[in-house]
Amino acid sequence: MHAFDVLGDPVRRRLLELLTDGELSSGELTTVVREEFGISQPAVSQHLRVLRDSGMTAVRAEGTRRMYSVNADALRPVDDWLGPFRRFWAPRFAALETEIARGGRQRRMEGEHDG
Amino acid sequence: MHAFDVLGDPVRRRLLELLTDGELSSGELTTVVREEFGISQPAVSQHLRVLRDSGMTAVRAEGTRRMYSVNADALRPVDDWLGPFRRFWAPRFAALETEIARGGRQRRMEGEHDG
DNA sequence: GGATCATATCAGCGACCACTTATATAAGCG
DNA sequence: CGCTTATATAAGTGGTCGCTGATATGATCC
Repeated sequence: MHAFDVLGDPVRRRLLELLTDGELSSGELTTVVREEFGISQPAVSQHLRVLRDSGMTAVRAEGTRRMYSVNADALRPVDDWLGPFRRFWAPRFAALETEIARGGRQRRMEGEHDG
Repeated sequence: MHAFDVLGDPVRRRLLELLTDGELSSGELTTVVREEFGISQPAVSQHLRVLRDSGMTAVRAEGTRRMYSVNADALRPVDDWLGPFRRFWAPRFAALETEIARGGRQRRMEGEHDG
């Protein structure tokens, strides 16, 4: 499933939003989202599965709980796709922004693997 | 239709990509996309409709041709949604990027009613 | 004014996705 | 061990979206 399809669903977007503040268990995510969207526990679980499969979340077992965290790397392609459109928003700063983004990315990559 | 749903379709993403270089007619867009995706003219036209309806493109009539251009403002919400996740990519530069983005936006707005 | 080109709309259909209910897995606890 | 809690999976279903083929709209050209 393409990253944009994953983000196409409002429940999944909300789940990712909730995770920006840090780890949350499946149960905690479910409680919030169930209330906000009026859907069942399995429905939420299935959304979490999509997020896992697409690499947008990482999961850690803690006893019987599953602690979810966001893996923002999987959102990169989305951000990258938007790149060419940024010049329409703030033409004068586009180049500088790109420069900075690229610099940040290179730094991370240097630490991870060859680039 | 939510912006993310609009971008969820690969044909529509491609159409927007093609428009980053400037105006193109419906026919030109159709030719490219038909070949790349193997879909019919009505299919492309329907995608263009979605892009119009969502405000992501503007259209200008030139004789019998419809000249499409990108209206990147409609992509803003998508970019904004990604905001909170940027800190995961390049934590050190996030603040600066935000600063620049904000500055750019303000400058544009000032420029529109002032100088 | 009729033929033709460019584009959009209509009607109908198939595929896929998100949902539900029911159930499985598996850890914790007495 | 059984009971409960936490979470995931399975099976089935309805709605929606994107597609096609046919057709409408409307400008252009002779």
